[in-house]
Amino acid sequence: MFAGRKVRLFHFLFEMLEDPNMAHCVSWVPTDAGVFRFSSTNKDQVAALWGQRKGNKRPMTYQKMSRALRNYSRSGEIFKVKKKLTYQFSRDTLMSLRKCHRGSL
DNA sequence: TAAGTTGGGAGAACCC
DNA sequence: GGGGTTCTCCCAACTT
Repeated sequence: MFAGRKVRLFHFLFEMLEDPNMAHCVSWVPTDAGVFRFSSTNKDQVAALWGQRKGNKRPMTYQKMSRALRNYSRSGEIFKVKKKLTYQFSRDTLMSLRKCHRGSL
């Protein structure tokens, strides 16, 4: 899935969310559609994986990854939820991600 | 107080 | 090479 070169951060995050093996790092919030939350202890693992995916020289951290996440708030793709380590995909972003995800299966 | 989390600005990398 | 977009990095403030 998303096996291209120009993988964007929210593509990668969606992959993590759809992977049951990554549920201990990041998972959907069952009570809110499109809302997901990072594990307080494993959030850096997700970031490290993202850094590897991009082939970064320096190790990625949650701090830096959340900075990129904040950029999505400006473009309206992902919004920050007023809870710790919690973000929300916009309806539109979620729809295109799901379409892309199903199409790549 | 310390640790963890969030936010801003500037610069680098990539694509047209 | 220029312009626009996305991502990375460092620093400071806020919350628990």
